[in-house]
Amino acid sequence: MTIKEVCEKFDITPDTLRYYERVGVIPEVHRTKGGIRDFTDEDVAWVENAICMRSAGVPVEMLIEYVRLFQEGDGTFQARRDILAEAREEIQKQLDKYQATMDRINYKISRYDEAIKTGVLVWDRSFTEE
Amino acid sequence: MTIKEVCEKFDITPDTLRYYERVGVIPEVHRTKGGIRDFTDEDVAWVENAICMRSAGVPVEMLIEYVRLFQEGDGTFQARRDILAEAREEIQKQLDKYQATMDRINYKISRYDEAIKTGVLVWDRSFTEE
DNA sequence: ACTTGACTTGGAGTTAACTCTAAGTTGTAG
DNA sequence: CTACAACTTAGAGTTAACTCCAAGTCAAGT
Repeated sequence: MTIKEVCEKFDITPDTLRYYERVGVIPEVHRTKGGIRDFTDEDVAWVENAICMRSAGVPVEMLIEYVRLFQEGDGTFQARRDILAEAREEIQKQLDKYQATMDRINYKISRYDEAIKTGVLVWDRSFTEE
Repeated sequence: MTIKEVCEKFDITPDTLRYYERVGVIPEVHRTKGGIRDFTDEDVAWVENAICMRSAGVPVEMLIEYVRLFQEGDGTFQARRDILAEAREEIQKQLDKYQATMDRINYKISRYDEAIKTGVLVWDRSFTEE
């Protein structure tokens, strides 16, 4: 699979993919004799994983460490698990924040819908105004 | 309320608060005769709102626009609602991504827990390895 | 063999959102 | 009245994660 195909599959740019490989967010990608990237299914799985993790804000630094441990071999299961658990903690915190913000926005939108009908904006929660 | 107290309340730095005021993420804060910030309840409510929105990734640019509309007056209810709806869209998308990543991480952790017991790491989903 | 377009690299540039610095002012305790 | 900590501003610097650029190489079509 060419870099272009992988990029289209995941809607990212070649620059981002090369960057991921360069810094080690994904392991080195398979190449043709000419030196051009030719992604195997495993390479693609790594890309998919990286994109999923990054989309939830898992830092590049953390992914690099995970790949490093993976390449170190089977003695690193616990260390890899620990990294994942750490990432999970952060993601759960973020999920909670997103949910809280969602609640706040939904409330505000309902107030604005009311205001658009009545001409008067009213908050009946603790916050004075916004 | 002093800048220090507000910072402690929300666990942020004075620099961030001053930055928020400077660029317009919150409206201008009330001052003492000497020119020192003295946050009213309303000022604090704005800070709380800004921090909540930012914690869910709502861009500073969007908050600035919202404050601008707020200051323009009651003719901007619809425009403000539209901004909130746009933010809600983004937050929902992010929530979905976070949830998907959460699912993936939970799966991986369960595989690692198994591997730590058995000594063998096995994936039974589509992805080849990671 | 030649053109053309996609690929390669190393390294520089960009962006959003802070974060820090320097130089000066305010306000409280002694 | 004098320290001195905490405040103020304008503006420069930092960070993470890309994103772009220049100069060169590879591969498919004629």
